Amino acid sequence: MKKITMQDVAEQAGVSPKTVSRVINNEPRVSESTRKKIQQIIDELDFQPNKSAQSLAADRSLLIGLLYDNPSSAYITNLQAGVLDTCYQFGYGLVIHPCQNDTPDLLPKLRNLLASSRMDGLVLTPPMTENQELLDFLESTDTPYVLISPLDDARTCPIVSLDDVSATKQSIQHLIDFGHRRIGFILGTRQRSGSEMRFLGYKQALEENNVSFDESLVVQGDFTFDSGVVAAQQLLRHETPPSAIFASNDYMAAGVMKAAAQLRIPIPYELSLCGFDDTPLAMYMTPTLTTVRHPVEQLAREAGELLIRQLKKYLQPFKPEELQSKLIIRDSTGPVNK
Amino acid sequence: MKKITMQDVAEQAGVSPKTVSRVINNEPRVSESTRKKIQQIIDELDFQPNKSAQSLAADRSLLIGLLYDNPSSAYITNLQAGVLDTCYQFGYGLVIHPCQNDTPDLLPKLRNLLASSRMDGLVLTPPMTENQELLDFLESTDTPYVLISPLDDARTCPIVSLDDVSATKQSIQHLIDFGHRRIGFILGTRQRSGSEMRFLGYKQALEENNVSFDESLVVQGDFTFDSGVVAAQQLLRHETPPSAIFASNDYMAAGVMKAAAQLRIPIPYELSLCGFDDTPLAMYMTPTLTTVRHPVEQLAREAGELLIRQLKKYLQPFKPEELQSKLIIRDSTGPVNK
DNA sequence: AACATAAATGACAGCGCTGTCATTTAAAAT
DNA sequence: ATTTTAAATGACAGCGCTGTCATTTATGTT
Repeated sequence: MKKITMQDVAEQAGVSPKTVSRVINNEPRVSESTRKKIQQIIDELDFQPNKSAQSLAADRSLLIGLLYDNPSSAYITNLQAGVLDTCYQFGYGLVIHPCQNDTPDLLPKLRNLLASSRMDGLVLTPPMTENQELLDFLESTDTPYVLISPLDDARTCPIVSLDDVSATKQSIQHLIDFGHRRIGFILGTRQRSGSEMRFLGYKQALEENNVSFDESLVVQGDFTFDSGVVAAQQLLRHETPPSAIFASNDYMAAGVMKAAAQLRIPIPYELSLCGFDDTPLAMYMTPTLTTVRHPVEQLAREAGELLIRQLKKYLQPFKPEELQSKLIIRDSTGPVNK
Repeated sequence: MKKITMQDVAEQAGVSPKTVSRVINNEPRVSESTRKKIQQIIDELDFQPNKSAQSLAADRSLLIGLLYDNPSSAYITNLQAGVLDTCYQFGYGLVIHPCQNDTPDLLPKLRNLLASSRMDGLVLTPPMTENQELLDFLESTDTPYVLISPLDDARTCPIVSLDDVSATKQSIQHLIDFGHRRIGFILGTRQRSGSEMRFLGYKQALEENNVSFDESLVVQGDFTFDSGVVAAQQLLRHETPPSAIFASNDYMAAGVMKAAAQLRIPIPYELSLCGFDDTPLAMYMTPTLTTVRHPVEQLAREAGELLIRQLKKYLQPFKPEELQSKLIIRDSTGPVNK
């Protein structure tokens, strides 16, 4: 069973290989009739263009890279699934590249990866999206890229975003609706725009509901479980402790749950708790966690499409659709206990 | 800044391109002196062979595929990290392919993937490792593959394994050492060799310690959280309930924890609990979960190496090293409460 | 020293596509 | 009908490697 080449298709169709190539690449300047005829033969023969030959001849790898620093593995697999989906659709391959944003050899490694895999473009996720040095490097090497990042109007490069501000507002509103007025807030790592956005959402929600902002109810975390434990201890030992806590991600929320268990504060009866991100974890905790779910896969799909449409000639550019995060109400939140 | 080709290296070194090619591919029949000289020039020029050209000329893609069905995302990312590591080392690329083992279009999809990406070989993980139809297909298309799978002496194909039997024995021994005699066991999905192995380990540990085997302490689960809840409820309502429970994975253990919380049975005081797999979850539960940690990344690294060494000429075949799972003792297990 | 043998190297074609540019064919304009 | 202009198609080289096989050089043998 020998391989079918473009030559074979061309012969069958009675045209030159170049015309077949045109059909495959969606080039214009092919008459509708020939296009249809050739397409039919391609289908019939189940012809798949040889990627290596395409890459070599056209000097593009048909590969895009996905860079991420391990936030959570569930997030990563969703991300991958989304980008893969797009890749598959457009005949691209995906090179995944886990990295550590804060190590000095990230750039050399990436440079090396780019040189050896010749990726046509990159999809970046936080925190790499905030790594200016990295972005500058990509600019300097003319590597196309798109960012997946919290909404931030300051950015001008290709980007797909989620609105963390309004997602957080929703959560806080949910707590306020339950009668909570003293709502603790655990910040994520500063310098991450996501953290700032969430904090902003918190403040806005309070303001809109005429709940006074109390600085002492805001404590710093760093997105880790342990920091959640510490932050919760601090909040819960407050002289007038909050009746609800919003943690800037689920891991910290899990930490809060641990701290609450240690202090024998039953959730949701004496303390309501909101997480952020809807990690699988959220379903497995006792009680299950009220949190915010992001359409990560869909977002990644859009990022991929944005990138690939930028890369391929003869394709319309892509206008990503606004995607919404969603509050998932579970058992960790309830009416305030007067 | 133009690209450096083999031609450039050859000229610099005063040899033919073919000789440079020989050096790059580790072929024999190159004198040590020329090899060294060429290697030096390669380093100097930072020459990276063009993968597309290599693939096209040699008719191999320099790509290997990783097939998995979503067991847990943490597992997947570890897996990927390991295989990537090997790929990187040998200049291979990795094509990830999440699949759903139980859907009928798995094979067509895979066939398509193979045709379009021309992967040189595959790494398979459970449950695909047990999908005979899939394996037959690979055999029939002469696609090299290796399995990552629980130890099972019946298999003859290339495989890297972990010994689930002895890992489980260790856990049960741990419980027995704490004085537990009535130990509940929650089975995983039948037909998964891992489940059988774990059950075997359980029975062996009991026997070795002269603890009688009580069939009523064994209940069926299916690796999901919910099945763990149900199984635990059944066990804990037993007329003489177990003082300890071993769940065949962490998700089910989490379910047990939930059931225990509902029944107000404090862990570990009135019930000890062992999980399996050391999902990140295990650290985040309250109490933290005693479980078994597998060297997944290392295992994946070995699988990759086993595969690649099989693919590349001029390489020694690889004899994987035996890897050991390890019991991680945390807060969910304790002395039996008499 | 002359030959046989093995090791090291090179010449050359070609892998399967696509870019460039020339050529043919159809449509529009006169 | 004839010329002008645009659309459709084709010829051909070459992307950067590697496989094959011929050739050169070193090594060993008598």
